Amino acid sequence: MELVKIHECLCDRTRLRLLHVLLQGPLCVCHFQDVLREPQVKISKHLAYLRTRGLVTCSREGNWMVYRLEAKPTSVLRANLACLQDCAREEPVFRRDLARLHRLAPVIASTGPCGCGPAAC
Amino acid sequence: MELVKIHECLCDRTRLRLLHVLLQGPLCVCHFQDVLREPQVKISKHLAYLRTRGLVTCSREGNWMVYRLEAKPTSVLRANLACLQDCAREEPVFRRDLARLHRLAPVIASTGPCGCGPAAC
DNA sequence: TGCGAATATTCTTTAATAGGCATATGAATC
DNA sequence: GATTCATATGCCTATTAAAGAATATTCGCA
Repeated sequence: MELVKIHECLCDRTRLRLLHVLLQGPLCVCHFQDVLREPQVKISKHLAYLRTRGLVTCSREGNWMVYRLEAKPTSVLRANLACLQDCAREEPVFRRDLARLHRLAPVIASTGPCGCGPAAC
Repeated sequence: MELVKIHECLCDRTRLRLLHVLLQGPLCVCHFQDVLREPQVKISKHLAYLRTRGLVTCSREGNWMVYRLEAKPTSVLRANLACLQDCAREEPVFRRDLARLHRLAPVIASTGPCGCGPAAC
């Protein structure tokens, strides 16, 4: 994928936050809602955006849709995600997301990223 | 500057190219025209865009405006520019720009980045 | 002071984007 | 089969952005 295309994906705050959280591991939409504190539509649409552009994939687990980073990213994408992870350290929005994600960890650990049991995904 | 803001600057092909070329050193608008092969308005506007957001600075040298990368970039900006330089290697557009820039090198060497003499800038 | 060269700005059109609301889909459960 | 939960999509609006044409500015020089 072209470099510009990647940056088009990265030039929206919500998408940056989604990708940043996904760097920690797969997650379902409802957990994204908890972590980002943003409405379902917003999250769902941006995930769809990222999916159609090949940055993330998703799989259905019962009622839940689990999103994860593309398994075989291009080197360019990989570089940019690494850069994101690095830069995000400095900004409160991202740190807050991570804090909420970690607070959610016990739940995720017991239910899996999709609430469907620890082994399922 | 916020990470999103940086990415907003990077999500346009022309601006990516401008920054990528600037990583090689300062340059004036007319040389940018030669290197990118894009109309003056387009280049001038995008440079203004980058200037107002603090990614580049400029100084007048006679009739010429010499643009250069911000001298004291934030660590986040620095990381992203490094990433750009890295990724650009893989894409023909950027390589072509560099090729034309280097073909221009003798001119720049004899006139300076602004055509105003080698020592002036 | 008037002209030409390099660059910037204004204006307009066109296209893309995000966001929200309402609604649709799809799976699970009763 | 109806309901419910999780998620996706369609439609609408408001905002933003890019590009080009034309014009303005700023400087150097005759």
